[in-house]
Amino acid sequence: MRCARYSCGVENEVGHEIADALGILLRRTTRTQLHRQLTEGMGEGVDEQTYPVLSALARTGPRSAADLAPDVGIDRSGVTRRASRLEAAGLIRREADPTDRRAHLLVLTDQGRLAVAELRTRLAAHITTSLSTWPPGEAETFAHHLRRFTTQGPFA
Amino acid sequence: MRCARYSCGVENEVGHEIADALGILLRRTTRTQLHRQLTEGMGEGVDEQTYPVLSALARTGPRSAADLAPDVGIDRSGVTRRASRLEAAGLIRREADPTDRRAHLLVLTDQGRLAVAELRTRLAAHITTSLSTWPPGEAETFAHHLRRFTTQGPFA
DNA sequence: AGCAGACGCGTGCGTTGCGCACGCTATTCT
DNA sequence: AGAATAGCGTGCGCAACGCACGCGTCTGCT
Repeated sequence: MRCARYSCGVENEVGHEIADALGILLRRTTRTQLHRQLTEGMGEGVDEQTYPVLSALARTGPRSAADLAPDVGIDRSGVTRRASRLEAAGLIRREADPTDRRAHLLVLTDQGRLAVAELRTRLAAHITTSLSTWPPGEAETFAHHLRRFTTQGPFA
Repeated sequence: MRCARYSCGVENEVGHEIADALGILLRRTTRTQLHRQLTEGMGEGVDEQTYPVLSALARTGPRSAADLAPDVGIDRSGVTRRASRLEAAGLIRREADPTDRRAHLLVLTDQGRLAVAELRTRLAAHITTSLSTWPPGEAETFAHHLRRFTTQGPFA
Protein backbone atom coordinates (compact mmCIF):
# COMPACT_ATOMS: atom_id res chain seq x y z
CA MET A 1 0.00 0.00 0.00
CA ARG A 2 2.11 2.81 -1.21
CA CYS A 3 1.16 6.42 -1.34
CA ALA A 4 -1.64 6.80 -3.80
CA ARG A 5 -2.09 10.50 -4.26
CA TYR A 6 -0.60 11.80 -7.43
CA SER A 7 0.70 8.41 -8.36
CA CYS A 8 1.15 7.59 -12.02
CA GLY A 9 -2.25 7.68 -13.70
CA VAL A 10 -4.96 5.67 -12.08
CA GLU A 11 -4.34 3.03 -9.49
CA ASN A 12 -6.62 0.87 -7.46
CA GLU A 13 -6.14 3.17 -4.50
CA VAL A 14 -8.19 5.81 -6.23
CA GLY A 15 -10.90 3.30 -6.97
CA HIS A 16 -10.98 2.24 -3.36
CA GLU A 17 -11.12 5.81 -2.18
CA ILE A 18 -14.00 6.63 -4.50
CA ALA A 19 -15.66 3.37 -3.60
CA ASP A 20 -15.53 4.30 0.06
CA ALA A 21 -16.90 7.74 -0.60
CA LEU A 22 -19.63 6.30 -2.77
CA GLY A 23 -20.37 3.76 -0.08
CA ILE A 24 -20.95 6.59 2.33
CA LEU A 25 -23.06 8.33 -0.26
CA LEU A 26 -25.04 5.17 -0.87
CA ARG A 27 -25.64 4.76 2.82
CA ARG A 28 -26.62 8.37 3.26
CA THR A 29 -28.86 8.00 0.26
CA THR A 30 -30.35 4.72 1.36
CA ARG A 31 -31.37 6.35 4.56
CA THR A 32 -34.31 8.24 3.29
CA GLN A 33 -33.86 10.99 5.80
CA LEU A 34 -32.51 13.50 3.32
CA HIS A 35 -35.18 12.63 0.85
CA ARG A 36 -37.82 13.12 3.49
CA GLN A 37 -36.34 16.43 4.44
CA LEU A 38 -36.32 17.48 0.83
CA THR A 39 -39.80 16.27 0.08
CA GLU A 40 -41.29 17.65 3.26
CA GLY A 41 -44.20 19.91 2.55
CA MET A 42 -44.47 18.81 -1.05
CA GLY A 43 -47.58 17.09 -2.27
CA GLU A 44 -48.47 13.79 -0.70
CA GLY A 45 -47.66 11.98 -3.91
CA VAL A 46 -43.96 12.71 -4.05
CA ASP A 47 -41.60 10.65 -1.95
CA GLU A 48 -38.32 8.86 -2.29
CA GLN A 49 -39.96 6.20 -4.44
CA THR A 50 -41.82 8.38 -6.86
CA TYR A 51 -39.01 10.90 -7.21
CA PRO A 52 -37.00 8.83 -9.70
CA VAL A 53 -40.04 8.72 -11.96
CA LEU A 54 -40.37 12.48 -11.85
CA SER A 55 -36.67 12.97 -12.36
CA ALA A 56 -36.56 10.63 -15.33
CA LEU A 57 -39.56 12.30 -16.90
CA ALA A 58 -38.00 15.70 -16.41
CA ARG A 59 -34.79 14.51 -18.02
CA THR A 60 -36.12 12.59 -20.99
CA GLY A 61 -39.59 13.97 -21.60
CA PRO A 62 -42.87 12.04 -21.86
CA ARG A 63 -42.37 8.31 -21.98
CA SER A 64 -44.40 5.20 -21.43
CA ALA A 65 -44.31 3.26 -18.21
CA ALA A 66 -42.69 0.23 -19.78
CA ASP A 67 -40.04 2.44 -21.32
CA LEU A 68 -39.40 4.06 -17.99
CA ALA A 69 -39.11 0.86 -16.00
CA PRO A 70 -35.44 0.00 -16.65
CA ASP A 71 -34.39 3.55 -15.77
CA VAL A 72 -36.23 3.40 -12.49
CA GLY A 73 -35.08 -0.13 -11.85
CA ILE A 74 -38.41 -1.72 -10.99
CA ASP A 75 -41.09 -3.70 -12.75
CA ARG A 76 -43.48 -2.15 -15.26
CA SER A 77 -46.33 -2.72 -12.88
CA GLY A 78 -44.44 -0.83 -10.22
CA VAL A 79 -44.03 2.11 -12.55
CA THR A 80 -47.73 1.91 -13.28
CA ARG A 81 -48.57 2.09 -9.60
CA ARG A 82 -46.14 4.91 -8.88
CA ALA A 83 -47.51 6.74 -11.87
CA SER A 84 -51.01 6.27 -10.50
CA ARG A 85 -49.94 7.85 -7.24
CA LEU A 86 -48.29 10.73 -9.02
CA GLU A 87 -51.36 11.11 -11.19
CA ALA A 88 -53.58 11.21 -8.13
CA ALA A 89 -51.33 13.91 -6.73
CA GLY A 90 -51.67 15.87 -9.94
CA LEU A 91 -47.97 15.82 -10.73
CA ILE A 92 -48.22 13.83 -13.93
CA ARG A 93 -51.03 12.86 -16.26
CA ARG A 94 -51.55 9.95 -18.58
CA GLU A 95 -51.84 10.98 -22.17
CA ALA A 96 -52.90 8.76 -25.02
CA ASP A 97 -50.06 8.03 -27.36
CA PRO A 98 -51.17 9.48 -30.69
CA THR A 99 -49.33 6.80 -32.60
CA ASP A 100 -50.50 3.87 -30.49
CA ARG A 101 -53.91 3.88 -28.93
CA ARG A 102 -53.07 1.21 -26.36
CA ALA A 103 -50.06 3.08 -25.04
CA HIS A 104 -50.27 5.73 -22.32
CA LEU A 105 -47.59 8.36 -22.17
CA LEU A 106 -46.64 9.73 -18.78
CA VAL A 107 -46.20 13.48 -19.01
CA LEU A 108 -45.42 15.96 -16.26
CA THR A 109 -48.06 18.51 -15.44
CA ASP A 110 -47.10 22.09 -14.71
CA GLN A 111 -47.36 21.25 -11.02
CA GLY A 112 -45.06 18.27 -11.54
CA ARG A 113 -42.54 20.44 -13.33
CA LEU A 114 -42.67 22.88 -10.44
CA ALA A 115 -42.19 20.02 -8.01
CA VAL A 116 -39.10 18.76 -9.77
CA ALA A 117 -37.71 22.25 -9.99
CA GLU A 118 -38.41 22.81 -6.31
CA LEU A 119 -36.70 19.57 -5.35
CA ARG A 120 -33.67 20.41 -7.45
CA THR A 121 -33.58 23.88 -5.94
CA ARG A 122 -33.70 22.55 -2.40
CA LEU A 123 -30.96 20.07 -3.13
CA ALA A 124 -28.87 22.75 -4.79
CA ALA A 125 -29.35 25.02 -1.80
CA HIS A 126 -28.17 22.31 0.57
CA ILE A 127 -25.13 21.69 -1.56
CA THR A 128 -24.30 25.31 -2.18
CA THR A 129 -24.32 26.27 1.47
CA SER A 130 -22.00 23.45 2.42
CA LEU A 131 -19.70 24.16 -0.49
CA SER A 132 -19.27 27.77 0.43
CA THR A 133 -16.15 26.93 2.42
CA TRP A 134 -14.37 25.27 -0.46
CA PRO A 135 -11.47 27.02 -2.14
CA PRO A 136 -12.59 28.98 -5.18
CA GLY A 137 -12.78 26.92 -8.34
CA GLU A 138 -12.69 23.54 -6.68
CA ALA A 139 -16.46 23.31 -6.50
CA GLU A 140 -16.66 23.87 -10.23
CA THR A 141 -14.07 21.25 -11.05
CA PHE A 142 -15.79 18.86 -8.67
CA ALA A 143 -19.10 19.51 -10.37
CA HIS A 144 -17.58 18.84 -13.78
CA HIS A 145 -15.89 15.69 -12.58
CA LEU A 146 -19.07 14.49 -10.94
CA ARG A 147 -21.04 15.08 -14.09
CA ARG A 148 -18.46 13.28 -16.17
CA PHE A 149 -18.50 10.44 -13.66
CA THR A 150 -22.25 10.05 -13.80
CA THR A 151 -22.45 10.30 -17.57
CA GLN A 152 -19.59 8.03 -18.56
CA GLY A 153 -18.86 6.25 -15.32
CA PRO A 154 -19.98 2.86 -14.09
CA PHE A 155 -23.29 4.38 -13.11
CA ALA A 156 -24.08 5.58 -16.61
CA MET B 1 -28.04 32.28 -16.39
CA ARG B 2 -24.54 33.54 -16.88
CA CYS B 3 -21.55 31.38 -17.33
CA ALA B 4 -20.90 29.55 -14.12
CA ARG B 5 -17.53 27.92 -14.54
CA TYR B 6 -14.76 29.74 -12.77
CA SER B 7 -17.13 32.36 -11.54
CA CYS B 8 -16.41 34.12 -8.30
CA GLY B 9 -16.51 31.52 -5.57
CA VAL B 10 -19.59 29.37 -5.46
CA GLU B 11 -22.80 30.15 -7.26
CA ASN B 12 -26.09 28.39 -7.48
CA GLU B 13 -25.17 27.04 -10.89
CA VAL B 14 -22.66 24.73 -9.33
CA GLY B 15 -25.20 23.55 -6.82
CA HIS B 16 -27.66 22.83 -9.56
CA GLU B 17 -25.07 20.98 -11.57
CA ILE B 18 -24.09 18.82 -8.62
CA ALA B 19 -27.72 18.37 -7.73
CA ASP B 20 -28.42 17.06 -11.20
CA ALA B 21 -25.48 14.72 -11.08
CA LEU B 22 -26.51 13.51 -7.66
CA GLY B 23 -30.03 13.07 -8.92
CA ILE B 24 -28.70 10.76 -11.57
CA LEU B 25 -26.63 9.00 -8.96
CA LEU B 26 -29.65 8.67 -6.73
CA ARG B 27 -31.67 7.20 -9.54
CA ARG B 28 -28.91 4.84 -10.55
CA THR B 29 -28.57 3.89 -6.91
CA THR B 30 -32.26 3.49 -6.29
CA ARG B 31 -32.41 1.05 -9.11
CA THR B 32 -30.86 -1.88 -7.36
CA GLN B 33 -29.34 -3.26 -10.50
CA LEU B 34 -25.80 -2.26 -9.66
CA HIS B 35 -26.18 -3.51 -6.16
CA ARG B 36 -27.47 -6.81 -7.45
CA GLN B 37 -24.59 -7.07 -9.83
CA LEU B 38 -22.17 -6.35 -7.05
CA THR B 39 -23.75 -8.71 -4.56
CA GLU B 40 -24.21 -11.50 -7.06
CA GLY B 41 -22.60 -14.68 -5.87
CA MET B 42 -22.12 -13.39 -2.36
CA GLY B 43 -23.84 -15.13 0.49
CA GLU B 44 -27.59 -15.14 0.51
CA GLY B 45 -27.65 -12.77 3.45
CA VAL B 46 -26.07 -9.77 1.79
CA ASP B 47 -28.18 -7.59 -0.46
CA GLU B 48 -28.82 -3.95 -1.08
CA GLN B 49 -30.66 -3.69 2.21
CA THR B 50 -28.20 -5.39 4.50
CA TYR B 51 -25.19 -3.78 2.88
CA PRO B 52 -25.51 -0.48 4.72
CA VAL B 53 -25.41 -2.35 8.01
CA LEU B 54 -22.22 -4.13 7.02
CA SER B 55 -20.69 -0.93 5.71
CA ALA B 56 -21.50 0.99 8.85
CA LEU B 57 -20.10 -1.75 11.04
CA ALA B 58 -16.92 -1.86 9.00
CA ARG B 59 -16.56 1.89 9.32
CA THR B 60 -17.35 2.42 12.96
CA GLY B 61 -16.71 -0.94 14.60
CA PRO B 62 -19.08 -2.94 16.78
CA ARG B 63 -22.21 -1.06 17.72
CA SER B 64 -25.66 -1.80 19.00
CA ALA B 65 -28.67 -2.00 16.75
CA ALA B 66 -30.30 1.06 18.23
CA ASP B 67 -27.09 3.00 17.78
CA LEU B 68 -26.90 1.88 14.18
CA ALA B 69 -30.47 2.72 13.27
CA PRO B 70 -30.10 6.43 12.47
CA ASP B 71 -27.08 5.73 10.27
CA VAL B 72 -28.99 3.15 8.29
CA GLY B 73 -32.10 5.28 8.26
CA ILE B 74 -34.64 2.72 9.39
CA ASP B 75 -36.32 1.70 12.60
CA ARG B 76 -34.49 -0.15 15.36
CA SER B 77 -36.63 -3.17 14.71
CA GLY B 78 -35.59 -3.09 11.09
CA VAL B 79 -31.94 -3.11 12.08
CA THR B 80 -32.70 -6.01 14.37
CA ARG B 81 -34.22 -8.00 11.52
CA ARG B 82 -31.46 -7.16 9.08
CA ALA B 83 -28.96 -8.11 11.70
CA SER B 84 -30.75 -11.40 12.16
CA ARG B 85 -30.44 -12.11 8.48
CA LEU B 86 -26.78 -11.21 8.49
CA GLU B 87 -26.29 -13.33 11.56
CA ALA B 88 -27.99 -16.27 9.87
CA ALA B 89 -25.66 -15.79 6.93
CA GLY B 90 -22.68 -15.83 9.29
CA LEU B 91 -21.53 -12.34 8.38
CA ILE B 92 -22.03 -10.80 11.80
CA ARG B 93 -22.59 -12.12 15.28
CA ARG B 94 -24.33 -10.74 18.32
CA GLU B 95 -22.04 -10.23 21.23
CA ALA B 96 -23.07 -9.38 24.75
CA ASP B 97 -22.10 -5.88 25.71
CA PRO B 98 -19.72 -6.30 28.66
CA THR B 99 -20.88 -3.07 30.22
CA ASP B 100 -24.60 -3.63 29.73
CA ARG B 101 -26.08 -7.08 29.90
CA ARG B 102 -29.27 -6.17 28.07
CA ALA B 103 -27.43 -4.72 25.08
CA HIS B 104 -26.23 -6.80 22.15
CA LEU B 105 -23.32 -5.54 20.12
CA LEU B 106 -23.28 -6.32 16.43
CA VAL B 107 -19.78 -7.29 15.38
CA LEU B 108 -18.54 -8.45 11.99
CA THR B 109 -17.25 -11.97 11.69
CA ASP B 110 -14.18 -12.74 9.61
CA GLN B 111 -16.50 -13.79 6.83
CA GLY B 112 -18.36 -10.51 7.12
CA ARG B 113 -15.13 -8.57 6.94
CA LEU B 114 -14.21 -10.51 3.83
CA ALA B 115 -17.62 -9.78 2.36
CA VAL B 116 -17.26 -6.06 2.91
CA ALA B 117 -13.77 -6.12 1.46
CA GLU B 118 -14.97 -8.07 -1.54
CA LEU B 119 -17.81 -5.65 -2.14
CA ARG B 120 -15.49 -2.69 -1.89
CA THR B 121 -13.05 -4.39 -4.25
CA ARG B 122 -15.73 -5.06 -6.83
CA LEU B 123 -16.93 -1.48 -6.63
CA ALA B 124 -13.39 -0.19 -6.90
CA ALA B 125 -12.80 -2.37 -9.93
CA HIS B 126 -15.89 -1.02 -11.64
CA ILE B 127 -14.80 2.51 -10.93
CA THR B 128 -11.18 2.04 -11.82
CA THR B 129 -11.88 0.57 -15.23
CA SER B 130 -14.21 3.38 -16.17
CA LEU B 131 -11.80 6.00 -14.86
CA SER B 132 -8.90 4.71 -16.92
CA THR B 133 -9.77 7.15 -19.69
CA TRP B 134 -9.56 10.21 -17.47
CA PRO B 135 -6.64 12.58 -17.79
CA PRO B 136 -3.91 11.74 -15.31
CA GLY B 137 -4.40 13.30 -11.92
CA GLU B 138 -8.04 14.20 -12.35
CA ALA B 139 -9.21 10.94 -10.84
CA GLU B 140 -7.19 11.65 -7.72
CA THR B 141 -8.55 15.17 -7.49
CA PHE B 142 -12.06 13.87 -7.96
CA ALA B 143 -11.51 11.24 -5.28
CA HIS B 144 -10.28 13.85 -2.80
CA HIS B 145 -13.13 16.18 -3.61
CA LEU B 146 -15.64 13.38 -3.31
CA ARG B 147 -14.26 12.35 0.05
CA ARG B 148 -14.35 15.91 1.28
CA PHE B 149 -17.89 16.23 -0.02
CA THR B 150 -19.07 13.14 1.81
CA THR B 151 -17.32 14.00 5.04
CA GLN B 152 -18.20 17.67 5.35
CA GLY B 153 -20.96 18.02 2.80
CA PRO B 154 -24.71 17.97 3.26
CA PHE B 155 -24.57 14.20 3.36
CA ALA B 156 -22.25 14.11 6.34
C1' DA C 1 -31.08 -1.67 50.25
C1' DG C 2 -35.29 -1.68 47.80
C1' DC C 3 -38.40 -0.08 44.56
C1' DA C 4 -40.10 2.55 40.70
C1' DG C 5 -39.24 4.48 36.36
C1' DA C 6 -36.45 4.40 32.24
C1' DC C 7 -33.83 1.94 28.78
C1' DG C 8 -32.76 -1.72 25.35
C1' DC C 9 -33.78 -5.64 22.63
C1' DG C 10 -36.75 -8.77 20.23
C1' DT C 11 -41.38 -9.93 18.31
C1' DG C 12 -46.60 -9.80 16.62
C1' DC C 13 -49.76 -6.90 13.80
C1' DG C 14 -51.16 -3.98 10.23
C1' DT C 15 -49.69 -1.58 6.11
C1' DT C 16 -47.27 -0.78 1.97
C1' DG C 17 -44.91 -1.86 -2.17
C1' DC C 18 -43.02 -5.01 -5.39
C1' DG C 19 -42.75 -9.07 -8.86
C1' DC C 20 -45.28 -12.45 -11.39
C1' DA C 21 -49.03 -13.95 -13.96
C1' DC C 22 -53.35 -13.02 -16.14
C1' DG C 23 -56.97 -10.60 -18.94
C1' DC C 24 -58.27 -7.13 -22.14
C1' DT C 25 -57.57 -4.05 -25.92
C1' DA C 26 -55.00 -2.55 -29.94
C1' DT C 27 -51.61 -3.47 -33.51
C1' DT C 28 -49.13 -6.04 -36.99
C1' DC C 29 -48.06 -9.67 -40.10
C1' DT C 30 -49.40 -13.26 -43.36
C1' DA D 1 -59.58 -11.33 -42.26
C1' DG D 2 -57.51 -14.05 -38.75
C1' DA D 3 -53.86 -15.21 -35.78
C1' DA D 4 -49.96 -13.91 -33.21
C1' DT D 5 -47.83 -10.15 -30.73
C1' DA D 6 -47.35 -6.09 -27.83
C1' DG D 7 -48.84 -2.87 -24.20
C1' DC D 8 -51.32 -1.53 -20.11
C1' DG D 9 -53.70 -2.33 -15.80
C1' DT D 10 -54.91 -5.51 -11.91
C1' DG D 11 -55.24 -9.67 -8.40
C1' DC D 12 -52.26 -12.63 -5.58
C1' DG D 13 -48.54 -13.87 -2.75
C1' DC D 14 -44.35 -12.34 -0.49
C1' DA D 15 -41.04 -9.46 1.79
C1' DA D 16 -39.94 -5.54 4.59
C1' DC D 17 -40.94 -1.72 7.39
C1' DG D 18 -43.06 1.08 11.46
C1' DC D 19 -45.59 0.90 15.63
C1' DA D 20 -46.67 -1.00 19.88
C1' DC D 21 -46.02 -4.39 23.36
C1' DG D 22 -43.56 -7.62 26.63
C1' DC D 23 -39.54 -9.05 29.02
C1' DG D 24 -35.16 -8.43 31.06
C1' DT D 25 -31.80 -4.93 32.82
C1' DC D 26 -30.01 -0.62 34.61
C1' DT D 27 -30.36 3.71 37.37
C1' DG D 28 -31.86 7.13 40.47
C1' DC D 29 -34.51 8.27 44.48
C1' DT D 30 -36.17 7.44 49.18
